[in-house]
Amino acid sequence: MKFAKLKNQLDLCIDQKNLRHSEQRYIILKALWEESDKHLSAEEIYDRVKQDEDIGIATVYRALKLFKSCNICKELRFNQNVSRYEIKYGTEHHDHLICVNCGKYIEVVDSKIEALQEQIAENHDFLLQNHKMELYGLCKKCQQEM
Amino acid sequence: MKFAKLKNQLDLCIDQKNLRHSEQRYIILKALWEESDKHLSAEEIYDRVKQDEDIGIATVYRALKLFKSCNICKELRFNQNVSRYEIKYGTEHHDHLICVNCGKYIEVVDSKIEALQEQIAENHDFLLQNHKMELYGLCKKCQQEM
DNA sequence: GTTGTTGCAAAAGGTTTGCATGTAT
DNA sequence: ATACATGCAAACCTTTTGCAACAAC
Repeated sequence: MKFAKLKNQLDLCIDQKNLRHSEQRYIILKALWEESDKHLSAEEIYDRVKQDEDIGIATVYRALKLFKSCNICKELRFNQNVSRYEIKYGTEHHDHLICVNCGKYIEVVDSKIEALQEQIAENHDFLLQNHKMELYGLCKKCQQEM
Repeated sequence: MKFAKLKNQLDLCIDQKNLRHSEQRYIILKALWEESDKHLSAEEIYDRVKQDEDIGIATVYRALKLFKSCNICKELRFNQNVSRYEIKYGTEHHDHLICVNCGKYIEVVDSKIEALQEQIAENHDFLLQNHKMELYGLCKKCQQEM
């Protein structure tokens, strides 16, 4: 997804709520977008953006809260300590392989699993509407570092 | 599950680790067990146990950490703020079929799915630690009522 | 000019830890 | 007697909030 499209989404939302278009929000959104293959935490976003600009951690949290309310990003909790954030791209993507250490994630699509899920629901007379599957573990890099 | 069985599980684990059998641990375990249809937080457990006995919140946290390491309970995070704990009965139960209307849930264990999950992790050089699969839909009863 | 936004520092809220005391073995 | 376990309070860590200065409209 192009950043311009994401920015546009944010601008729309800001207009709708009658808020102001601030440079900081764009910077924070861009950081999230640039590292969208990871799930950055607020702290990690802060570390990225404070280098170039003078942005406080409070602003990062406030921007993330705004993005959530705009449905631009989503808050996740893999381990007990830190919230991580991901950009919500258009459609839902249900299946993830997630590194519990660095937050890296890989989307997984496996038709055999999808079929089995359907089967399981059917066996219990459930009408399946949606699903979520998350596999937690250590990615290769984090395994080596430990 | 009878409390005696749970207590026994704890005793075994305590022996294995060469720790001491303390009354506080049993009291905390019992509180968790008595409210096992809820997911209590550390604070809620503390509120329950401090009435009868003089137990500190630190002891509750320490006991919960022990229980986790004994595989007797599991830490969950539904909302962003508080950890909640549930007793792990016997086998692992990661997979749920959840009715989006009435909240009913069924535990699902499917070895074919488990095997596929392992396979997927392996394909991506992940060391799998845990997983969560939730299938959302309408249960039979809610389908009929609609 | 008005009102939302920011950075800072202080506070909040949940969890952990240091320490002297207590207790199971 | 020797660790381990405890309660208390302080520390810790992430997140939120109050406030005066600032910036967008």
